[in-house]
Amino acid sequence: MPEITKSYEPHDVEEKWYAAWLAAGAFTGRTDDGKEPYSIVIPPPNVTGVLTMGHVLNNTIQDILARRARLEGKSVLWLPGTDHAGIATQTVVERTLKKSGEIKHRDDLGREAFLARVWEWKEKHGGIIIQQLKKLGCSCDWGRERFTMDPEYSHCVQKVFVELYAKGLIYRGKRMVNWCPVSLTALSDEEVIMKEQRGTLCYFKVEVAESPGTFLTIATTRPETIPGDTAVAVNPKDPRYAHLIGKFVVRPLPSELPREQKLIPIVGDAHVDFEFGTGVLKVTPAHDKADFDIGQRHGLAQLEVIAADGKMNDAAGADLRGLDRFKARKVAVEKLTELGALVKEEPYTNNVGYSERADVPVEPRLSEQWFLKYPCVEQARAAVAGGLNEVGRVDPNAPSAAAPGSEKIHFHPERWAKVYDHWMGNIQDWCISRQLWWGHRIPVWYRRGTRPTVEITPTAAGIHGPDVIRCQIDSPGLDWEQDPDVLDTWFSSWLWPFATMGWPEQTATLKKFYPTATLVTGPDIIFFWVARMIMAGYEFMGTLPFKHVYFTGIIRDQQGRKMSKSLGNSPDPLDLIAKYGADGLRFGIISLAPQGQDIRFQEDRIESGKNFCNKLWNAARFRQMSGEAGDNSTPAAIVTRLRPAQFDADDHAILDRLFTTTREVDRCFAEFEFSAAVQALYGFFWNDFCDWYVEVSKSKLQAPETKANCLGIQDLVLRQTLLLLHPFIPFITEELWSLLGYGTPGKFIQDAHLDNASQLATTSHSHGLVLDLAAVATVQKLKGWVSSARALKADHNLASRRDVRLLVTTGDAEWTVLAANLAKLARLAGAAEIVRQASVDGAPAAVTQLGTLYLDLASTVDAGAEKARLAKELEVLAKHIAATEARLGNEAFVSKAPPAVLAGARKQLAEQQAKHAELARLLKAL
RNA sequence: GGACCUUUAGCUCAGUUGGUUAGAGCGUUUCCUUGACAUGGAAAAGGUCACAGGUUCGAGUCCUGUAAGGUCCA
Repeated sequence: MPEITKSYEPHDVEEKWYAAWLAAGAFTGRTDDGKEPYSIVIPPPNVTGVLTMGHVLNNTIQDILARRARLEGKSVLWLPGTDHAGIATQTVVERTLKKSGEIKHRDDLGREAFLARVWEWKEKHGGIIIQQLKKLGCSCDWGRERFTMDPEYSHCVQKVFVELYAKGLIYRGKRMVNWCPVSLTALSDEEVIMKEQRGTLCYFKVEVAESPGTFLTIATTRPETIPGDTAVAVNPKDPRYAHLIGKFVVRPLPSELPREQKLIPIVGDAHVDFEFGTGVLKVTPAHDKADFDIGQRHGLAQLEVIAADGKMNDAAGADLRGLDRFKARKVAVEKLTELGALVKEEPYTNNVGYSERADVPVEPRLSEQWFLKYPCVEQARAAVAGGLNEVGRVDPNAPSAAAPGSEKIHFHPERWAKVYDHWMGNIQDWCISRQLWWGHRIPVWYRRGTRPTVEITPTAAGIHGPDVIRCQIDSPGLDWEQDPDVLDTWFSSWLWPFATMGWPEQTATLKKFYPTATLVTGPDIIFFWVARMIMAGYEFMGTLPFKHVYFTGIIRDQQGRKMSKSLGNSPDPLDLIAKYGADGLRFGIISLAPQGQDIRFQEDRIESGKNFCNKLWNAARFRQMSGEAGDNSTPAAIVTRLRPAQFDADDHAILDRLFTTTREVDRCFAEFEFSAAVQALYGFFWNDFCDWYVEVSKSKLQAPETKANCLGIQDLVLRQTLLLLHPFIPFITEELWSLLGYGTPGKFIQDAHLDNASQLATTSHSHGLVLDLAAVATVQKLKGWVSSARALKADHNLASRRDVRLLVTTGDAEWTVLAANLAKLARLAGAAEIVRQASVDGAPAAVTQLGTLYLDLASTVDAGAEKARLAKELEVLAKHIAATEARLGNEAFVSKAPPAVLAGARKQLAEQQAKHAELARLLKAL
């Protein structure tokens, strides 16, 4: 067996084991092994993206779940893949081609040539993020990797469109949509980010046509749209204006138009807010969603004044024509001033929708788009546990074998269920068409030259007849042309959990691994993706797509800002891996990511992950140097080697802590508390095992009669700890598993079984190992004694070297405990010897639960400083005693507190008083 | 306007059904290369748990309100 080196060097170890895992097919999801399935589908990253800290967190958690499931003996499939990310990818490629001067617009290449370039780009950059995930150690089944533009996947998308169309859920119509003037495409509501914006509220007046000299004042943030106004609206209950309803006003712009062409009606609409501005609303049905709705209610004309690219069109008039919409806003104000129509301007802050990708204000615009009425809304809404619509709470005691199809999806943290429920309750039809080329083209065909511009619903299509319009995957023939639009990217990703598994074929993969166990994603895509996947799951598979959804926090920088490329505040995960190792990065990021909260990134936590790996490495090294390995193949084999009758308190205590830590980690997995699991393992391994048990081992290993037990206990602890840690830090645990010979040659650590707390206890009991729980308390006292001795030495400026004589005055029972551990205590406290005496005078002393201990320095001690030290300690103790006495003196406390609490308080008081008496005696003796 | 989250040590955060003297990592101070580890060991300093009420024998924890910061939806 090779010797373990002095420090852990991750690079070669990671390369070696990842290659070995791949070569052995260790990550392949098996459909034929008869084991319980456990599956996860990756949230597919943008195919041309690079790894971010968000990906690191998200995928580390998925890997943790997958690897733990393997250790629990499940058949695991973690299915990876990438997303074509329509608008993002197309924008990047288009920008690059423009920058290089090759094209001015994608039309210069044409659809097919342009798409060829996008595919070229994808081939070149598409593998990067996958390679990065491998560096991180992700145990995905790469043989099943999918891309949303794979031919089979495309087929699924189109099949789904055709089916939903046939069901009457898809229609085309001219609607008010969110239009991105940069990307020149429609966006869904979810792709619009509301941002607060400081602007100006412009007040202008219009004359009432029937009453010359009577003016209405209107407030607007968008004066450039005045030429598109086709009415003004007031609330019919507003006494200021109600009498004017039915009359007309004269719109001020365009100024060159004759008055009679600018007469627009005053309509009464209950949606007008009395309070906003002057209570008079200008109505621009072609450029505002709310105005569009008013227009529909009153049959108003829709007058477009802004073109697709955000520039004013001819209808906007001579003054504004051709100007960008923001420039036009300024010019419109100038024009109103000239006309004497401007009343005033005041600063105003409002919310403006921005395009998520292009980061420019979206322009509400009428255009012809395809929409989907969501399927299975009610079913999907009811499926999530904890939603507001749920009748009462789920009774945890109720039998879980509920009716088929009634199984719940659990969100972690649960509060996201409310957000989900709220969105599902106010769901709007989904605008699924995009005026892009990169994506799944809409499978609707028009007979050449007859593309209908009216509404298309399945019924209307029936009217037009199959001779004019058809919805089908393949072209009906040469004289048919396909709708030029592509589908929203999310219209492909909502099928991800089953389309990646071979659907619509009933493949072995789909049969075994659908539905998936857990989805791990960010709450920012709860509407984009999670909700839609749930609806698709019910619609196409008849059941939920996953049972649990774990929402990660968002990774922020030290200032609390989101990490982003443009801010440059995101470290490159590959740099971090190079610096701290993949395991260090994984351990670090998990340790600072509590459930449900955003994370402020701190590189020093990653460093501490690396340091933990080194600690683990060296503890294993110590074990290897301490003695030959025995049979470590199973926990039972190790327990069989032990002689529990010869155990001392430390042996019992460390195994007790191993068991309770195992139980704590079990609990953490059940409750998705990964950072708590990591903290429990860190504390156990570093403090209980390394700082104490390994240190006491150094004495035990010197004595032949304790050596074998000690080594066996170290093996039991290390073996179980490696298994518990493996999901978090797979590389180093695999390496140590191999170096310490805990596995079967030719097998990986994942082939071993991780015993949970009760399995471990059962194994131990059946082999005669019963832990003495009183030993834990004894070890606590010993630790306290050692700490007191060390502190006493430090107080007197003594180095922690082993050159001090410690004296002890104590009772027989306490001395028995000390005497049984003298060699260990001397080593830990740094004492040349520990001697019991009847009494000690004038030496620096500390009171412990195992008696009073003294430094043998009576002759050199500074009595004044010593008195001050003891007096200070007495003062603190007196306060505690007073508090405890007050509690016990309270009749209500004594009569109402539980007996255990009461007994605890009495015991505490007795101990405090005894300590106080001893300290007082020491002080007096000085 | 509605909903949700956060507020605990210098910094970043734990603190599970209310119960002894509120914890960790990093940072700070002092000491130590002793045969697993200086990526380490030992000791120490540092907190009126945002604020105000309430419930309770007992509140960092439960309830109400206030303030500040953040997120989502309209």
